[in-house]
This record gives sequence, C-alpha cells and structure tokens, in this order.
Amino acid sequence: MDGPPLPERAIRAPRGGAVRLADVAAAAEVSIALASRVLNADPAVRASAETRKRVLDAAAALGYVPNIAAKSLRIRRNGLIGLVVHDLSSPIHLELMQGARAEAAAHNSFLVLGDVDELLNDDDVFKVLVNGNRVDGLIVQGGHAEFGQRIADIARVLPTVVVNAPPRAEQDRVSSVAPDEPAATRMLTEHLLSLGHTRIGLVSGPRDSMTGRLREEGIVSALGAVGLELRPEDRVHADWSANGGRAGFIELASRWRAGTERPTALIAGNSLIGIGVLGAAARQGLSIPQDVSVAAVHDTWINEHLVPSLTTVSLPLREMGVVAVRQLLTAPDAASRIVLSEPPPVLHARDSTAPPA
Amino acid sequence: MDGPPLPERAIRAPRGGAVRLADVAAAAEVSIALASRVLNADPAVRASAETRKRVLDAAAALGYVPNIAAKSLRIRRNGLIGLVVHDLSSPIHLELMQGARAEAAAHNSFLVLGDVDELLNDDDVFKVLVNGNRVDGLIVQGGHAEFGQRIADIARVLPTVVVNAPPRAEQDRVSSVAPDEPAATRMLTEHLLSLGHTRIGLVSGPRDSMTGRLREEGIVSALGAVGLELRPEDRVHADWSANGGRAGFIELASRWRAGTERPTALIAGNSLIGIGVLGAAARQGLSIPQDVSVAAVHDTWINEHLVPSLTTVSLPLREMGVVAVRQLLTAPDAASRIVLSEPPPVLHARDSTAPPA
DNA sequence: CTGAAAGCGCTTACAG
DNA sequence: CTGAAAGCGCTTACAG
Repeated sequence: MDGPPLPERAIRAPRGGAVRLADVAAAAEVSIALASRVLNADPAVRASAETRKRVLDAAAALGYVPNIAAKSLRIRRNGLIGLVVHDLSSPIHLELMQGARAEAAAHNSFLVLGDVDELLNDDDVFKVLVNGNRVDGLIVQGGHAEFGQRIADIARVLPTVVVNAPPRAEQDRVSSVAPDEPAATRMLTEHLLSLGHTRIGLVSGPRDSMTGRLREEGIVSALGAVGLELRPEDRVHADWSANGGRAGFIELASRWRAGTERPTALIAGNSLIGIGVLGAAARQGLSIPQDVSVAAVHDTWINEHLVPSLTTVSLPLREMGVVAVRQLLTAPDAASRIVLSEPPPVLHARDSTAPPA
Repeated sequence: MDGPPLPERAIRAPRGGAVRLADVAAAAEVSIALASRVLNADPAVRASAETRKRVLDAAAALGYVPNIAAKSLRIRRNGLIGLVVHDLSSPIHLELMQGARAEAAAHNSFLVLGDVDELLNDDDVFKVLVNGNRVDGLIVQGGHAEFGQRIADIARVLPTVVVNAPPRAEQDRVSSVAPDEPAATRMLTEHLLSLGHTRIGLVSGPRDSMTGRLREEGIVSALGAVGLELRPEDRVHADWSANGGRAGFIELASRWRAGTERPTALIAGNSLIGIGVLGAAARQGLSIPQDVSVAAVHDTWINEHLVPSLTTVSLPLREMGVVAVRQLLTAPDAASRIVLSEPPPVLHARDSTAPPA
C-alpha cells in the first residue's frame, strides 16, 4: 500500500548546483525549521551552541544562499527598492544614487533602476513596478510638478519617498528627504557679498520648481540681511541643464545695455545650469570672473576642471540617498518629511568668483 | 468528520488588495490553469475566443498583476539583470546604462545596480548576487585587469556579459560587447591630419588597459597610413578620469622644451581625460586650439559646453547597453563576442581642434 | 523550545 | 486541449 517509490534523488539532490535549506538541515542533522531559525538568528532559538554551529558550518560548507524567490513569496518582501530617476545623465543625482545603493547593500537590499517618464506614462511598467510586488518601496527623484498627484497615488499602495525635493501639498502620504536649500544659496550669496558684489543675478530652475523657489529664498534672505534685493530683471528661469543655463544666460544678458548697470555676479540654480552659463558667457566674449562672477549649487567632480573652475556649494546628496533608503527600510509606512541640515552645505570657492572689477 | 470549518475568507479574499490568479480564474469562470495559460499566451490553448476574452477582461477589470516572487520560484528566473559598474559618476557609462535599462524594460525586466568593487571584495554581496538567484544575469563594466579571472569564475555560474571592453584571454565563457575602438581613434586622427597636424600626442588610459591599447592602435594605423608615427615621448598613461587627464598632461608638457618641436595636437583616451587635459593646458597658459589641439574619445552632453568646446568621436554606448541586455535575455549561455561596428563612430568637430599655428 | 505541516501564488507535467 | 494536483524553497503559526 505504499504506492510507487518516490524518485528520491529528484527531490533531494540539489538541482543545477543550487543548495537548499533542506540540504543544510540534512547535513547538520536538524530539522528544516530549526535550520531556518538558526540561519535567520531567531532569538527564540535555544539550541545548544554546538548545534547552532553545526548548522552554520553546514551552510558555509555547502555555500548555501537562500533562494530569494521562495523567501520573498513567504515573507512578502523582496529586498528591492525602486530608484526612479528622471535624468540618468546628470552627475548631480549620481551621488545620491551611490549613497542609496551603498546603504541598500548594507541592508542586503538592492536598487532597481526605473525611469520617471516610463513609470508615469507606461502602464505596464507602472503596474509591474507599483502593483506587482516587484519592489518593497520606491525612491522617486523629486521636482516633477506635473506628477504630484500621480506620486501621491503611488504612495497609497507602495512606500514612497521623494528625494531632493520638498513634497507637494497633495502628497500627504509621501515621505521626503530634502536638503536645506535656502542654507545653500544663502552661503553662496554671502560669499559673493563678502567679495564686494552688491548686485547679484539668478539663473533659476524652472518657474514651477519648489526647489528653485527655496533656493531663491536663500538668496533673497541673504541679500535682505544687508539691505539689498534680488531685482526681477536680474532673474530668469531655465531648465535644470547646461542647455537651460545657456539659454538663461543669453536671455539675461540680452537685457543688459552698454553703459548701464548690470549684475556683477550670477548664481546658477544648479551646477549644470552653471556649466551652461560659463560656456555662454565665454562665447559672448565675457571674461569670468573679471566681467561677471558665477557660482552654482551642487558640487561635482567636473567643476574644478572647468575653465575657469566653478565656485559651488555642495549639498549632502550622498546622505540623502542613504537616509531615503534607511527611511524606506526602517519605517516604510511613516510619512516623514526630513530636511537634512546635517552635514551643512560646504562652500567651494574657485576661480569663477572674484571681487567685482 | 469534516473537521473544523476552514476560514474561507482568509483563503479566498485578496490580502492587502493583491489580486491573485485564482481571483481572475474565478471571475472568468475557468480553471486556474487555463487562466494562467491564456494570460501567458500559451499557443497550445484552444479555448474559444470568447473564453479567452473573459479571462483577459477579468484580469484587466481586477487589475491583476502576477506575483513576481511566486512566478520566479516556479520558472526559476526573476526578470532582473545585475548591472555592475565601477564608477557611477562617469557620464560615459550612463548612456550605456540608459540603453540597458530601456531594453530591459522592453522585455519586462529590470536592472539591479551593483558595484564592481563591492561585488569582487564583499563576499556577502557576491554570494547574494551571484549564487542567490537574485539576478538572471550580469552585465559587468569591463576594463578591470585585476579581476579577469574572477569574472571568468562568475560566468561559470551566471550568464555574464562584459561591456565596453574586449574580453581577456581567460574569460572563455564570458560574453562581451565592445565598440570598434580603433575605428574611433582612427577617425579622430584623420580629422587632426586633415587639419594639417603631423605630430600628434596621446594621453592614453591606464597602461594595462586593453581598451587603451586598441585606441592607440587606431591612432598608430591612421598615422602609419600617411607615413607618420606616434612617438613614445608623445604618449603618457593616465587614469580614465579628469584627474588622470590633468596629471597626464602635466607629465607630457614637462617633456616639452622651449624652442624644440612638440606635438601640435593631443588625443585624449576618453572625454574625462579630455576635460582634465583642457583644464590643465589652460592653467599652464596654453591656448586651445591655438597652441595645441585636443580631441577625445566618447561624446557626452558636457563637451559642447566646455570652453573651448571639446572635439570628440562618439561610440555607440547606448547600443552597447541594448545589445548586452538582448544577449543576456535571448542567448544567456552563448559565449558570444560582439564588436559593434554599427552604428559607426561619429566625429563631433568642435572648437578644441584647429589647424596648427 | 522544536518539529511537522501548511501555505505563500504561481506553472506545468500528467492524466483524462 | 483542459483540469486537478504537485511542487518550486522557503517561514511560521500550531501543536507537542
């Protein structure tokens, strides 16, 4: 009444070289359940140190690595975090990515790369990433005004943290990690003031960018503190890119009339814009910093190699990535809004800023 | 004799809003197996068009997305590809990443970010990524001489393709996708020759880089075709970075004696090196292109914004990413060695190159 | 505290 | 061709 004999080898033998928990348990002569508990450091386990060691040794000897699919299916988590960026080519966000990646790795998690546009426009990608249990949470690069509501919708089903941008009003369940923007531009402005500049212009980010607004606030407040102001005619909006910076500078300079006063220094909304400003100014025959000083937000490796090297203020981008991941891993359901004021912005004074002529 | 009643709701009801295949099958009034087959477009299915539609409609109506962990556990694949890069901050490799990411998405796969150093030095990461069924395959950024054997070892257990570098001798089971390096530098050299330069120098990559060697080959062959040569004293090695380029230029220029001949043009091993060369030359008081022309391999968005803008040749980086993913997805076990000669390199002549003075 | 058993949600031989 | 059932490899209530 035993039925046909079971094909034991097919059940027991590791397939394709994959060692299973059952193999470890057999080698250590304990039950699968106990092996699982020891390996997962279950505090309730009271097995003797000797037994525990037998399990650990067996796992090591066999090179056991848990099957992640099986584990995920059981515990309903998969150790993956979606990192959804808008523009992979920006060196600014890479530092953030590095920080996030390293922190995830430290927690045995990995980062899955997503694209903002694809996430928001491609329904398949959206479904898989958001509803498909693909990732345990999402880190979304902020600053996309049009998508505020969509991100809020995503956050309802999946822990989500927006990085590098303050959350919008409708995103009440969205966590965020943002740097202290006004502090950065305040520092830049004070640097220019200390050099003797009294009229400072701004090539800002896009008109509807909250980040851009906060950076402007820092400038206005630093100027206000010494009785100066940011004149409307000294400010233009631009894309967060070198092309934007170029266009912004050209627009700004077109307002300058020979013989009349104009700003002696410009702040760029970010260092990509700064690169564009530097290039455009040179092509218009202006010398930097003799004719105009230029300073920008965000420091990357490029800035010191530019001619002239670009003065910047660095924000804790890497830390933002770290904190975002930590937030997702430790408090996925808390809608926390973190403004990183530590470490504080750091000024990198370089050749692009000098006293006015 | 029925035992206690089963808690039906706990079994049937979707948990946490997750719709299961069983829910779709129930809604469409078919078996789970048939629902699975219809949804996976099993060609053996002969169900009436009407039945098929019922399944598809039910899935759509319920917003069904397969549980990826369950599916992975069954089919022993998880739709993830590890992208292991060395230096996330290089804009050069980002284009490759973008191509890989997009191609993966087109195949319902995602990219998991890894770090070369971590993979090779951190045993935990290695085990999880390589042995843990985390990813279906690995794309590794090439050019790490020290790790040739290690990558060969990885490829024995996991489909692996090295991108942007030719495979090393010991990597017999490793696939690779590399651009046509000599074609790129040949094009750059011919551009400089056509401007009238007859003595051309090279700030190459690291001494042991195969990529660097191939790029040098292109220069040598283009020079040889017109009876010229690359003089040993006109070549230095450098890291693949702006800092490397700076150091390389300084070393090269230190060999130049006033009143004697020196190269009138320099080729940079890549555009990061090129940025460093540009900056260092300017800081030594040399005008580019008047005193020396500079051209580099790889085009990125930065180059046109530099002052002067940097002449480059672009290689099909994005396509490399695409092909690498396609290779992994369609022929994971073939150890293919692809040299992408299509699309061919494209010259971007800019302000950093001009006829010699 | 530990083990046997159930079950996570799928796919796919297998039998009909 | 289709359905019932087994099973992928884990974790964890549950009972002992």
